[in-house]
Amino acid sequence: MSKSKLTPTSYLVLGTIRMSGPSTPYELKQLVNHSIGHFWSFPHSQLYTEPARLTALGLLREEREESGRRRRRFHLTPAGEAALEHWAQEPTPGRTQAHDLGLLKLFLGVMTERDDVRAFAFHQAQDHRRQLDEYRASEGTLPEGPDRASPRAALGLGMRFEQLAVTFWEEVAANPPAPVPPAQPAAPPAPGNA
Amino acid sequence: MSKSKLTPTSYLVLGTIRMSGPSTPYELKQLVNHSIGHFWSFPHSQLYTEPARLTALGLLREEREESGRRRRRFHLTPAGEAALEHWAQEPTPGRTQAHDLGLLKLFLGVMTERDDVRAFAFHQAQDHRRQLDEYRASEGTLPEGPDRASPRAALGLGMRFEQLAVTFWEEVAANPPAPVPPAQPAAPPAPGNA
DNA sequence: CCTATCATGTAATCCGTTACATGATTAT
DNA sequence: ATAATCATGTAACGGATTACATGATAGG
Repeated sequence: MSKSKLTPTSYLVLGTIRMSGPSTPYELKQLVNHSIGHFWSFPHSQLYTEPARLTALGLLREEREESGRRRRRFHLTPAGEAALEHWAQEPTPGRTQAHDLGLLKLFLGVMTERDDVRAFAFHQAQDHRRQLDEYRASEGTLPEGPDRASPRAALGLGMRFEQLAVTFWEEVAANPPAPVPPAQPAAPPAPGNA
Repeated sequence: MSKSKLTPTSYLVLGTIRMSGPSTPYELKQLVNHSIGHFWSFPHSQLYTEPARLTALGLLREEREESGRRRRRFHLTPAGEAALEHWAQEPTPGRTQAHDLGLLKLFLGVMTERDDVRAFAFHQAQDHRRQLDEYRASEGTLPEGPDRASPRAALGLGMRFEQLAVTFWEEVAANPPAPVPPAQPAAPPAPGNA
């Protein structure tokens, strides 16, 4: 039995197809990029390979277009729907992962001058302002039916987060923490090396 | 020699050693788990294998303990310090990635009943409240020198985020969006595509 | 001393990323 | 028509996760 575990990518594909109907990988890519992909990026190659895996597991069914590009269009099978429902009801393990390289830099204290930290934080705030604007733009393009309330809610959290990030980095810029000094004054090179 | 690119994990290891001095993988694990690991988890095996890679690249130097467990203790080399400084000054690409399975579930609208959504959101809020408490606790254990201002600042963002998440999920619980109905798999809406 | 448990370390697998390859559409 | 560009798809590599293996410490 193929007991390959389903990943978040799997559920993204299954759930998106459930929501939007039978889709080609490219359509998935479009849908994802303009919504949840803003804060959870899925490389487009995943959206081509993952449906194939899910088809092998019997959770999707594939249909080839006859004309033109002969695209693969993937349909949700009853087993796929069941997998989604099962996932919906099982516990949600793991904590929120917030991966941000800028935050990592700040955390590690790698900036060596206070002014560097200030300039860096200013730049980060700018970036997040841009991202916030993008969210607002994409909010305007969402279809308006009540059946799109969940995507809207998720996008809302994204916007809140960006607003928070802007505020955070602005405060850091206004009052930059002192850089972290190295624990060791100067590490000597390894013996027998230049 | 160095063909492989440095990953966030690499900089985490380099930066942590720079901050805390020569460390064993287990010490890295402890340091990371109680700080940034709260919102950017690094499996402990990474903290054993990554230093080996960095040593091969000449960015760390390894010393074996003679007694007992013969632990490996890794020291930052001048090349490692240079790598960190270079990273500090180069641009910070990519957007903040916020990965949250609960949010994914909400986004995909997989809950089939409004009450399910409500209960789910309530549970999520609870989880984030717990996480917020953990942050506060770990804040208390941080050393107090001004040289630890950066870790504190980063942790501060983590706490803000959790507070935001609590508020968000409470609002969802108070006013749950309608579940997303499955799209009709009967016929694709645009048959004559191009 | 013996056993249970936790600290420490490693091996193998698989997903995700990067990079490239091919075919279709559009503009001129 | 033909070249340029974009859509579409695949292959290969490497890092991250899972699971297991070994050694040390504590307690009875």
